[in-house]
Amino acid sequence: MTTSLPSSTRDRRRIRTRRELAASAVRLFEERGFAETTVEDIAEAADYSASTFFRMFSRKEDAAFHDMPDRLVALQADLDAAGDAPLWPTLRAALMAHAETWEEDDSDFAAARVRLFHLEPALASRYLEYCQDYELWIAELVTRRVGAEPLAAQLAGICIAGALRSAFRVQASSASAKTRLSVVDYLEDAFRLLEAGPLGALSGRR
Amino acid sequence: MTTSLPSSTRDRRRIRTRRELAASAVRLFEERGFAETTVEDIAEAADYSASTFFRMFSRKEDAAFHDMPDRLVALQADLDAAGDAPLWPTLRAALMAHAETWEEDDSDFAAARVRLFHLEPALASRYLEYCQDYELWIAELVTRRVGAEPLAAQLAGICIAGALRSAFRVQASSASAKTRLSVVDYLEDAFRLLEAGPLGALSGRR
DNA sequence: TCAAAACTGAGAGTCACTGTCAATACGCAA
DNA sequence: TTGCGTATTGACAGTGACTCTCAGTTTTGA
Repeated sequence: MTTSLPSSTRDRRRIRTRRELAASAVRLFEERGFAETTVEDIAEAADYSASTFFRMFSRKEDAAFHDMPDRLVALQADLDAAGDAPLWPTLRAALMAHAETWEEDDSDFAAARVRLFHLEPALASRYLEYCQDYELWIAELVTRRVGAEPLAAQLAGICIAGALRSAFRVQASSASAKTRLSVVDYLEDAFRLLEAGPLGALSGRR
Repeated sequence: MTTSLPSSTRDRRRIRTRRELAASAVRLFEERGFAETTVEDIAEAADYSASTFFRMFSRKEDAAFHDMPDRLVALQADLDAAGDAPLWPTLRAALMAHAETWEEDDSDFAAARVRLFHLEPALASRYLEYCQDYELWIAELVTRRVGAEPLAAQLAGICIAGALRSAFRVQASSASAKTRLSVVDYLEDAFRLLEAGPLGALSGRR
């Protein structure tokens, strides 16, 4: 997974501010709920003003998604690096690697976020928008690389991004820590199901 | 497609109010944009107060989706009516019939809505939430009817609802009226692609 | 026809979000 | 190091979505 280092002091400062606000937001959202947390609260808890919050994020929900735009950029870079290799294996591998990076760094923070994405309606809604970005990105990729028809490309994008989404969704809802697997394990299964045809489940076959 | 008739005068009155507000909202959203239309404007244009608007819809965006909850209920009724017939053919037919009802009644209103769902970010976001309701409904159905594993059921829900969504998406983006097909045609193609395996597009096969 | 229940509009209040402005901090050249 | 131009910050005011409450009216069921 490629990550570009921020250049100037100002850029680094900006990243740090975003991360601090994000941490403060996720913590407060978990403690007292999304609606019960004001932007003022978030900003103050991280020693910033509300003005600064809105300079960093365009909406209150976005604080919980501070690294999402970067993640898609990193994914694009990985795909570019693979050059002209067959598309599906490349994409599959890139998405697996991408899912692995979710839990690295601060795994508590990551887990809290996934919980929130599935529990807080306002965050769930924003989450779906980001998932749509993945769908459209994949559709565009498929169009460009193999010249698929619009409908086929869109559907492929939805299904592949859907594999990722279903993996996170099932992991978030598997309550007991004993049966709980890593997202990567679920994703591997999801990709296998997709390759075998996702309608297989409907005819009762395993 | 089964539609239950509202019983009391109050229920019918309520439906009428909702429809009037919805029509007024969609018209204004198209004329001057979502952000440039206030709830006050919508209510006044339909001769109601803002209070009444919020009694009918919990959010400003919801006015453009006034019949969505009913649509899912109707779909459920269709599925129930089919009894124990094989799941996929039944579901497929029900969704095709469901898509057909989209354009009936007022086709201008329907077309305007689809345009808005794809152009206005706030409405696009809400639209995705409703699509997720379809995903979850299908997943639940698959679980109950064929006892699929959670991951397989979720993925099937996402892919099948995704076929519907991709059909609407592609139809909305096909600019010229000449090449533009009905949603039903696109949906038929999407289901075919799903049955053949949605990853087919990635290996360049047609 | 009457009482209970639901519906309605009005008004006040909170908070997300936008835009502006002056003060400050920083990056860079001399 | 000093000074200049630029970016960043917080304070402030304003709009509009949304919530809640209350009083007046309409509808429902007996």
